[in-house]
Amino acid sequence: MREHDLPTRAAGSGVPERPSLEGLEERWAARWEAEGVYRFDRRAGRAEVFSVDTPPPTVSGSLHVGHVFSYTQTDVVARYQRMRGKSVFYPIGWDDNGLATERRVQNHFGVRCDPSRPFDPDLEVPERPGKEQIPVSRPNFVELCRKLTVEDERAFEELFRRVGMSFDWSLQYTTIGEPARRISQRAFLQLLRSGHAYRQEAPTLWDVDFGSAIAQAELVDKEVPGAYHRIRFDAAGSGSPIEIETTRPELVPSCVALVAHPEDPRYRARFGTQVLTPLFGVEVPVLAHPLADPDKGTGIAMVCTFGDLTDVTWWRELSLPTRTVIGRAGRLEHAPFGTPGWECRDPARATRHYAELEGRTVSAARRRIVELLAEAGHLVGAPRPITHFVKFYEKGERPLEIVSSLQWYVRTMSLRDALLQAGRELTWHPEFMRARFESWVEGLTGDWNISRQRFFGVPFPVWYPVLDDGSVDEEHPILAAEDRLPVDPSAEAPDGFEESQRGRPGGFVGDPDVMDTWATSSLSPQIAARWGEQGDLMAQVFPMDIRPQGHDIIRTWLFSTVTRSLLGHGALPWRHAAISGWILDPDRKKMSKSAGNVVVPTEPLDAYGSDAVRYWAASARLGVDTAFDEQQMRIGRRLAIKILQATKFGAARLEDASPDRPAAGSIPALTALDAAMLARLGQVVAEATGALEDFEHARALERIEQFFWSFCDDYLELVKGRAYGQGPGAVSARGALGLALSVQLRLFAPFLPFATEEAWSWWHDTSVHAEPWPEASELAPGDGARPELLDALGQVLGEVRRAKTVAKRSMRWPVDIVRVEGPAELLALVELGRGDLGEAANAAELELVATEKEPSVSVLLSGSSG
RNA sequence: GGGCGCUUAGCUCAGCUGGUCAGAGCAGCUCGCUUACAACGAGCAGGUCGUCGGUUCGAGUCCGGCAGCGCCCA
Repeated sequence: MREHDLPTRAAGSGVPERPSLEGLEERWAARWEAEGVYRFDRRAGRAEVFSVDTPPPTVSGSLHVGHVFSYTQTDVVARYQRMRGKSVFYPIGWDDNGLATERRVQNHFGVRCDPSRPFDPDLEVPERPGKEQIPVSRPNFVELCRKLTVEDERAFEELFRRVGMSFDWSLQYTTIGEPARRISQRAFLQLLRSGHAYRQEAPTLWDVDFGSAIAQAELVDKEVPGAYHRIRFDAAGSGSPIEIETTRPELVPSCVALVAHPEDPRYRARFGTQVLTPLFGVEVPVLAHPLADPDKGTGIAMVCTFGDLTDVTWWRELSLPTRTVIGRAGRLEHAPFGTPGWECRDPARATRHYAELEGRTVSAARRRIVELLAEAGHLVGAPRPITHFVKFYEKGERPLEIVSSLQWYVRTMSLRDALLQAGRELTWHPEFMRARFESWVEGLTGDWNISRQRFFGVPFPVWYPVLDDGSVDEEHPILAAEDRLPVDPSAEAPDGFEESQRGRPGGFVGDPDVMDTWATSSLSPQIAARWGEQGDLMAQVFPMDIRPQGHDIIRTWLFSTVTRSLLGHGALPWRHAAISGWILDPDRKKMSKSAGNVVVPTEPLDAYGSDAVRYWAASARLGVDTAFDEQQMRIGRRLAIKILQATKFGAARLEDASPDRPAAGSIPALTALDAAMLARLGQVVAEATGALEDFEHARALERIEQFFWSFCDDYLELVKGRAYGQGPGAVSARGALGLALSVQLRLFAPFLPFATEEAWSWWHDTSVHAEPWPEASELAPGDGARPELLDALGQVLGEVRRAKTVAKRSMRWPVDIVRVEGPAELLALVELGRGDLGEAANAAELELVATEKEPSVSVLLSGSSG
């Protein structure tokens, strides 16, 4: 039976005897999907659309409570906008391409990719990975990656459904899927044609273990032990020797200059003179550059090809030659001393020394050259151990090398001003996160390298001609035709060629690299909106309304998406950036796999339920790092149960009320108390709405919750007697109850979608999530309403409770007299609620005494002498 | 080195444009099965709002210095 065919229930009759949270997730998630509650409406105009550029989680990472945390915050906003009448474009994607998946596949199946091998259609991998990694072809490797990511995606989907994410699941995408590859390649070709992408041989940050280039955005500084080696360079002509200090003595053979600060009096006289590198006798100049730090070491540095990024700067700005010694494998390669570019005093001696180093790894070469330098008398003193910061790939375990290689780049340096301007036009939540973006853009040192020498990624849709002499013409790439996209140039021939011509003179070779994972995920808006492929979907949702994401990837994902959007569309990709905080463990330490403090989300979900976990997540403001807090989840659980209970009380009394929402003005003979409560609730609606408009979901939740507790503690107690009775007072009570519950369920719906839907279903046939967000105008009971009446009566009732508690009596204990003393104004208010107050307090008499003094309440309990 | 954020009851945190803002929940203590709620409810107690100085009739709330913690960039 479809949901639509369910028999219409009599209002109020659906209230269960024992409301419970158990099983709500499964039941309602399935119904929402079946009914398409969260389906995007393709007919809506852009003004009626609210579009979300949802972060595609890296599926090969394990499930983490952080996923629940930040995605819930976005879901609250999306649900709110949906109830506001927007058609919400809320896709979900999976970021499966990239290194994380490759590593996982290597470990999971015990394989490694060997691109030189042919595809094996019958490849079988063992159940358990063996000790030796099995080499597999690139197509086989990619197939294994897909196999694994499909499983991972299923686990993520299950989690997100369980947590109640209101994604439109029909809009799913993956960053390696065919549409993503096609769109990424098309966008790349567009950049190429517009001159915003180019290929160049340049110094490249290189991870030896991963065998790939990496980008500036993927750099991290790590503090590692090292040692200063003081090394003596003799003057080439007359003059005293110069001593330098370096942590990388193995780079002495690649030395191209010494550099000191222009103002440094120790070296000013030496600028322009030549010195000889020790062991190798290469003449190198002594030069001046402001980046040389006079306080570091001896104040003069050795410039190599390339020891660090400063070497690259000096190399570029001082037009220095290159003498490459470190290769992509992280070993010292052949250095032809004595040939052009490697001129030296005594080639035989240099070659003899270098033979001791050639073929060694960087660290082995370092140990050996220290010995050689010492033997030759060029090492001054003993190496001095230090700890210093060295650049690493964020996922790597060995310091990066800088090698020269051919890579694709996207121009970002020339875009800096436009990027800064874009950062100012974007609305940041919280505002201060803009500074992260600006300081990153201001600190950019080079264009964005988008080539990765990896396998599981989007290939560049490009081939290169092989010339008649067998060399590759890197300068004249053959671009794929757009209607052929996506292409895999390693498996397909370009138009006009046969596959048999691959690698042959007169033939072609495919670009061997794949795109950086950020180069594809930076297109998440275009991929989700099927840029250029689904008619006007792009126009309907782009630029998007909101990009939610963590602050740790401002420099990567946010930066790259803005860049691509500016270059490809000349516009910001979104209006708002909502930056969520990080999840910390209960001791406020960052959760990380290596620290072993990661909480698997299924644990708290099992223990407290989805609404409870959502409550914790939604209680945190944007941008604020938040500790995993089970206490907060307990509160959320209690709140969810309370919502069921309060609704049970109210809905069970609505037999004679319409399931339709009556506006406050249409409830006959509304009593002063009921009108006051509705007026107060109207204020809450206004505040919550304002907060949500500003993406302040935590504030909205707090206001709604605060009202709800006083509603339960005070209003429900005050109105109980009347609600059980008959007559006009009962009609007012039931009307107000029904309206107030309807409004509050709708207010809570974005935060606690399961409990509210359950409670709503007891007297409605619709989904609360498809209902309109409450308007304060629904609650305007007319001009006479006195919202402060609810507070006044609540306070008096509180005094009665206090008296009973102090006297250790039960709350039903009868009261002889409640005496309220205070100004006439207050007494008039209390008078308005006389009947309800007497009932709730179980008081025989209510005495109101006018006084100029501070208001006070005294309670005379039955049977007591005072 | 430059920048950002945080520092409020034992704990986790609210306190928006300065004047019932000194708050909430939890923990603690004391009670209570009352026809929505005992995997609950009621009540009590709890802090000179990091520190020094300034602006103001008045400052957790604005400005400046300092300290601690966290982070971003170089």
